Amino acid sequence: MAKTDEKKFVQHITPRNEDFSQWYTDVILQSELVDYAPVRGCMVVRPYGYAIWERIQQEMDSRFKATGHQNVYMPMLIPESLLLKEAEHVEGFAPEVAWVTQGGNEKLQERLAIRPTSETIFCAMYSKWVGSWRDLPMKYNQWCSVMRWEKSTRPFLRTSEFLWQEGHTIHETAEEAQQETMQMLEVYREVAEEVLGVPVICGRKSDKEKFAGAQATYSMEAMMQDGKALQAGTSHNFGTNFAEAFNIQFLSREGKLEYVHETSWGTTTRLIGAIVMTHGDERGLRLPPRVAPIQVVIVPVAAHKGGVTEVCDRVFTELKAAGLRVKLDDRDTLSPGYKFNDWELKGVPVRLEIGPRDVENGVATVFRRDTCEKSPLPLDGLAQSLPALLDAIQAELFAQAKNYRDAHVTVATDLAQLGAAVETGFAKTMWCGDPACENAIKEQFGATSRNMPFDQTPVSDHCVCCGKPAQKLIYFAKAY
RNA sequence: CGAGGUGUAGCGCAGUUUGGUAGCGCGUUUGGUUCGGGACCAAAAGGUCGCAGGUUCAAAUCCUGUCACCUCGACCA
Repeated sequence: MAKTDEKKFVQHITPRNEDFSQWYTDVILQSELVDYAPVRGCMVVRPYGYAIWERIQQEMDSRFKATGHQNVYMPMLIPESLLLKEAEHVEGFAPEVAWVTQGGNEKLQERLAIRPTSETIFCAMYSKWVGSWRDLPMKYNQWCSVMRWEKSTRPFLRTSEFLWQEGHTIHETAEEAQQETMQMLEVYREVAEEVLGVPVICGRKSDKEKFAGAQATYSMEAMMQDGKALQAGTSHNFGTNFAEAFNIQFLSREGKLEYVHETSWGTTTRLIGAIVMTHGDERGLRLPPRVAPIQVVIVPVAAHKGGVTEVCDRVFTELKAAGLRVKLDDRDTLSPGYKFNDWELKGVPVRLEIGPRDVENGVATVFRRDTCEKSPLPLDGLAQSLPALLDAIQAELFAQAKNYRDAHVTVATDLAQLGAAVETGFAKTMWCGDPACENAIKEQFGATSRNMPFDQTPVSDHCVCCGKPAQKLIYFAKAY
């Protein structure tokens, strides 16, 4: 088992440690996940990138269904009057809403917002659909795109239009709504960690960072390889804020008119950016097997020589029948070396090289993308040995990411330590609860509070900023 | 919205200072030889130099305006 020589593969990507930002751009463009669109701030998600999104959708959607949610579709346009109903919500989103002011040749009486999020329209419908406690809960989700007129954009991380899912639910009691909020955050954590291999820290957002109009916002935060935080998913408990603004009432078991308790939760194509920046290396993407559109690629070597094509075809058929996502790279104009680099760039977890030598020995030369090691594996029984290998790769990528993350979380008990910590990763620290301290830290270090994790084991007794008695354990980091 | 940068062949760039036949690499097409880490030979196709105006015998090059995109900040998933 030999690690392949770093010098043998041809370098077209900016090294990570030289310019992480440029590395990211190089990788997503060259691996053909995405391309720039002829519209400002928008991206085109290419087939390979979209296939990853479809994998994420499948994993998410099956869990939504399993927890009793149904999919719906709401219109993309929201009348201004509807958007204005919840004061905090409007204030939060107003600066980044795109408006439709004209239809055909006629100026509209009321301008229409292109949805930045759909709370308002869900609320309008819920108020119409709910009458009795027997109608509750209503647990709906929609897959769609939304538009936010961002000042500066990066593919996947922040674009004017992006794909996402938004769940919106209404409940009879506060307890039930809180339970839903937590449940969906847990679904997100599970997909992030177990499918995408991205370790996350789950916790509650500070008031300063919470969603516009929410009573409480919870998030999962991932650390990228440059030490910056990426908010990878959010789950909100609205309490009755929106219900009161939109008059969503029901007759309770006691025959009284009451407001519903509401939640919403979302994840986006940003998760693809998280995968790239968590696992990627000098050669490009490294995709965890569970999210990889292609898990195993077969590269024939000297396909014209005796038996090679036949063996490749046979292995392809067997693996496909075994339920693996497998591809046979039979492009006949490219050299094996080119294909090796190409599939490494695209992050395919396992490559099988099959040439005359392998055919003779009854093996395939197996390349693991996570470790870049090659070793022979018997052709007989690949359908059994490969799934085990894929599981090992899945586990290895998560372990590598988690080790990296943990190694870059630093306990900080004063501002100097915090300042140093957020240069390389997350600062784990104590906070008095005063937004003034958050503002001061942002001002001085460019770092924001990420969340207050559920495990609140204290690391000191005083606020990292003002020194007053600490209330909460909290993470600070520079964020995407 | 502030600061910077870039627009020349599908992609990446040179040429602009000092105006004078539109260039290079990769890719593409065709034929052949190759194939165990980005193969080689031969031939070929491919351009209103972002757009609009101006100066000039002559503009990719100088002047004025304009548009688009990228990067970094402030705002956000």
